[in-house]
Amino acid sequence: MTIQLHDTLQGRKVPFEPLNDDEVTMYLCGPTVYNFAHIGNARPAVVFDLLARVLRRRYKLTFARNITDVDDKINAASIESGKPIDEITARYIKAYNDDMAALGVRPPDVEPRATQHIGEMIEMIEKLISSGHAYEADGHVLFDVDSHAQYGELSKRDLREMIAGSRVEVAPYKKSPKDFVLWKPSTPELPGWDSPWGRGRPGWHIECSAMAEKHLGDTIDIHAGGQDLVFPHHENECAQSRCAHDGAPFARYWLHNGFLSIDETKMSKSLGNVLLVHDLIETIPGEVIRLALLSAQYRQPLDWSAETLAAARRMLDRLYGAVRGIDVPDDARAGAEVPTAIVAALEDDLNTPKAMAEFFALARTLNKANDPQEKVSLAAQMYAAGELMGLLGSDPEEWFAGDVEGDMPGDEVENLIGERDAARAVKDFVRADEIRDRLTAAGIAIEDGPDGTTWRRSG
RNA sequence: GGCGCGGUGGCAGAGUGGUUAUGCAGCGGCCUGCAAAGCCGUGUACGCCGGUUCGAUUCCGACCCGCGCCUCCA
Repeated sequence: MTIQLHDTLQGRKVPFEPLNDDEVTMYLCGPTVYNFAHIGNARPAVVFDLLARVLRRRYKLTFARNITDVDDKINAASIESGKPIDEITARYIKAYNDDMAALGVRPPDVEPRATQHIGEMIEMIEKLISSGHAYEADGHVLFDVDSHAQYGELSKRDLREMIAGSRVEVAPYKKSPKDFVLWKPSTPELPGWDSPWGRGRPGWHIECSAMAEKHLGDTIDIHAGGQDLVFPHHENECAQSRCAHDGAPFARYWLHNGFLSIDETKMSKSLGNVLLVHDLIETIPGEVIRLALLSAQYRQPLDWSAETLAAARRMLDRLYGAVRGIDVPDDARAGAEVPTAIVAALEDDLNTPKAMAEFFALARTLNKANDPQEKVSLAAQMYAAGELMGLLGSDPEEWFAGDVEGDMPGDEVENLIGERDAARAVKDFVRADEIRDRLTAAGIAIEDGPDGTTWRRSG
C-alpha cells in the first residue's frame, strides 16, 4: 500500500508518488519570528513533524522549514521594544526551536532564513521580469497575475470574483488589483538590501519560492502549511515558482492542516485568548500537548480546551500504565517493529485517531499478556510506536511521578507507602486507609499490585 | 456574495452501502482487606428532507446550522 495524502490542489486523497523513487522533498512554511509561537502555530509543526517521521521510514527525506526573519511585524516589534531587529529575530528563533523541541518536534533538515537568501530572491525576480511575469512600478516590483493562466487553481478562486470582492484599496501603480508585490522599497530606518530596483526588501511570498528552489529544487514533492496560507500565500508562491521555472510544477502535493480554536472561539489578540507554547510547557508535559494536537486528524478543525488536554493526559496515562514495570532491554527495543496497523493508519493521510486506536489495542494486548517474554516484546513494540509518533519518550515511573513536585515530595510518598504496607501486613486497615487518604489528599493515587504498591500523581 | 471545510452515542473523535472504532465518563462483573489500575461484559450514535438501493450514517440532490478563507495570520 502506498502512502495516501490529501492534496489540496486535486481536492482529494491520492496515492503519494514522489518525483524520485526513494528521495522526497518537503517544505513547510515556518514562523515569522517577532513573538513566541502560539498553540495554533504548533499544530502544523507537530503534524508535519509526524509526517516527516512517517516518510523517513520509507524514503530519504529532505525537509525544509523556513524562518521568515524580514517582515513588517518584526520591524514593528523592533520599534515598539527599541531593540535591534537581529536581537529580536535571534531571540524568537531560539524560542521557537526550544518550544517545538519540547513538543517532540525534530529539527528539519534545513532551516533557511529569508535574510540569508536575498540574492536568490533578487535572481528569481529578475527571471520573472525578463520572462514577462513581473514588472517594475514606482520602486516596486509586482507579479503580473494576468500573465499566469493557472492562477487561482490551488485556492479554487475565480479571478473576476476576486476583483469584484476586493476590499483593499488598490495601489495606483498596479496594473491589476490582483498583482502582488515581489520587492518593495525600504526607508533608511527599515531593513533593506541593494537591488536592481533600488534599496528595498522582499515581499513575503517570494521568500518561500526562493528558499524552496535553493534547497529542494524547482519541483518539490510536498508543500505543507496551515489552511489559511492557501490564499494568498501558497497561490502566489506557486505562481512565482512556476513562472520562474518555465511552467514546471512547483509542488506535487499540497497539504494543509485545519485550524485550531480555543474553547470554540477563534484565537486572537483582541480576545486575549492567545496561548503561547512557551507558557503552556511550564505546567503541561510536552507529550500531552503533542498528543492533544494529534488527537484529531490534521485536516479537521481542532478545539483546544481544558478537556482536550485532560483527555490527552489520560490517554498517555493508559499507554504508560501498560509499559510500567516492564524492563525492556536495549536490544529488544532496537529490534522491535512498529505494528503494521499503526503504520498503515499513519500512512493513510496521517490518520492519527486511528493510529491511536491501534496503539490502545496494543496496550490492551500487553495488559492481558502473562508470559514475561511476550510482555517485553509487546512493550518494545509500544516504545517503537511511541518513537514513531513522538510519544512515550519518558520513563514510566517518572511519568507517573510527574515533572513538577506536588504538595508532597517523592521520598515522603515512599515513606508513607512503606508505613501503609507495614500496617496492611498486620491487617491494620484503619491505619492503612488513613495513610491512603492522606496521600489522596496530596494528589497521590495508590495502586496495590501483585509486585507491591505503585503510585502516581493524579492532579 | 464567492470559494472551501464540517455537523457521528454523555464528551472527544475515526470509519463504513448490510457485521464492535478507540479513549474518557456511566452501568454490571472479575480481581482487591477495601480501593485503584487492569481484564470481561454493557449503549435503539450518525443535522433535516427527499432520491437511488433488497438495504444508507455511508452514494445523489435540496435545506438548516457551524467554521475558515477572500486583508497580516498556522
